[in-house]
Amino acid sequence: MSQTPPRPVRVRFAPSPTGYLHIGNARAALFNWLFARKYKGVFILRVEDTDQKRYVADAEQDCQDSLRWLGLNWDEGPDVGGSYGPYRQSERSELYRQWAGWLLDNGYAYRCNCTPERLAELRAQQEKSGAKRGYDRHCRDLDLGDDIGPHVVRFKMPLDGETMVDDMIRGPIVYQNADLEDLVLLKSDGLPTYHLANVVDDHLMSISHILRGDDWIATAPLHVQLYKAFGWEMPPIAHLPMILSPSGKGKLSKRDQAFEESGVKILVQVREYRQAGYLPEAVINFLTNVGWAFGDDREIFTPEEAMARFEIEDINPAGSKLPFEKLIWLNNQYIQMTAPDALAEKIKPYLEAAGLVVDMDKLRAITPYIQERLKLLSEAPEWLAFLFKHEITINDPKQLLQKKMDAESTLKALKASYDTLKGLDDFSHEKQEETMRALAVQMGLSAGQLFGTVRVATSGQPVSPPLFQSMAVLGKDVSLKRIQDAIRMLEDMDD
RNA sequence: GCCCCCAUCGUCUAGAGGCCCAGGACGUGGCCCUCUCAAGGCCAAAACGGGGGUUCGAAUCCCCCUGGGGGUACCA
Repeated sequence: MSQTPPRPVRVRFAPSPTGYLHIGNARAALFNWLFARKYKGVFILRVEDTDQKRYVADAEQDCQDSLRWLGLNWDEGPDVGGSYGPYRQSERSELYRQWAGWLLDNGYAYRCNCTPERLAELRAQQEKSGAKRGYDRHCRDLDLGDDIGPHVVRFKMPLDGETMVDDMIRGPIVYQNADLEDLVLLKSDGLPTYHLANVVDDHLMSISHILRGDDWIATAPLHVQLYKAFGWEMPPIAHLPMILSPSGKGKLSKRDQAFEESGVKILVQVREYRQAGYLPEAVINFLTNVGWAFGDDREIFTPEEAMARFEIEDINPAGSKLPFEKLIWLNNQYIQMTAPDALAEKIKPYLEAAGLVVDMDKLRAITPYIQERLKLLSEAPEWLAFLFKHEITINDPKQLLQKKMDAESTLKALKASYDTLKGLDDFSHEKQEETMRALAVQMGLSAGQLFGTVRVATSGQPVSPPLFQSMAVLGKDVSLKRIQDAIRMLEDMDD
């Protein structure tokens, strides 16, 4: 248990709109959000759109949609405003130019007009000769004059001494300044790199704690030095562990789209989880337990319960692969916990997407019986299409045959079922089951044999929701008609 | 190559010197239940990467090695 932070908590999630919201970024957002909510702080969405080359037009919208879907609402951001705006870096470029100028004026940075060609050549040489890589500081002490053409602004990294990054999760990390580089702060297009923008914004927006991806750890000393140069106090910082690819090769964020790995679908974008039929509550619960653990041996909990226990210091520094099989299990658990009528509403769009015309009364009636069977909402059509289609098709009459049964005995069973069911005034599943069980006994068939063939006859599938509940929803007329059709089919086959 | 981070069952994790011949969950196997498929119940197999220290005592602390990961861009 750690103490309440000394100052008002203001944390930010700062995605770059270069692609749709990535599940790894979503987890970073989640941890920030959990922390902000726990301490009654402010959760800020800041769009880091300073990379014009990789900009994707609808990425920002997708990011917002995905965060909202997950329930990670922000208090300040490009759409909702706030008193520290603007929240889109492209709208703050004048600010970065000013602060870059300040660094220049005060001797903390320098202009560099090395061409991309020279830089590429330099790199090639370094690689060939095995020398240390990175910019050779060619322009650092040059007097370039006023008219130097396209140029960047680089940070003047101290040449000796050391820089310490005090990570909340890992403790102090010490770098030798001699190993560090003079990285670019302002690009030749006048826009800042992450390094400059991030430090300027975090300070100007009064960010109290920085929670960001592990991949920033290597450039953290630059950020420390920038704060120092500006004379600003650096907020406590924590680097969140990476989400690794299940293939065991690299970080997951190198992949930008769903792929399959030994039979398991690996989803990468948050929107893919939504499409696949995961419940946002399940995804949140799942993500919370990767890199951090609820403790108490509990696997299922609400965000509020997680907040009560969440501490940055408890985050596991090791990277992890997403345990997808656990997510599927969790999703089913959440589906089971959902109130049936509410679940029916959630299922509906997936049925419609499959081209079915949904009768809500039927759907509500059957939902309680597929709840424990449904792993993903997107599987609903497989389970329920037969209820909403006028016609079902049985491709091969042999599918009607159950184990140890031939066409003749199946025909007999179907005819007897037909007569039995037809005689029922009460078509409730209880009544059906009672009489059909008696019929099975009477015919010397197992329940599995008799019910199985009726199942295929009425649903067209060997696997379906419970038979009598299904027929009750289907209605007596339709059920009987389908059995009748199956009987004809068998008779035709039997020539 | 150089710098940095990390290391408990297949996977996600609990464990902050004795409570651990290491606990939970998913997955896997078996049994039970059962109209199919599920769900549910019970049981089982399954891990402290290796080597040195420190200590009465190490999964827990230190060092080395190995392995994995990140960075090395006018991308974030």
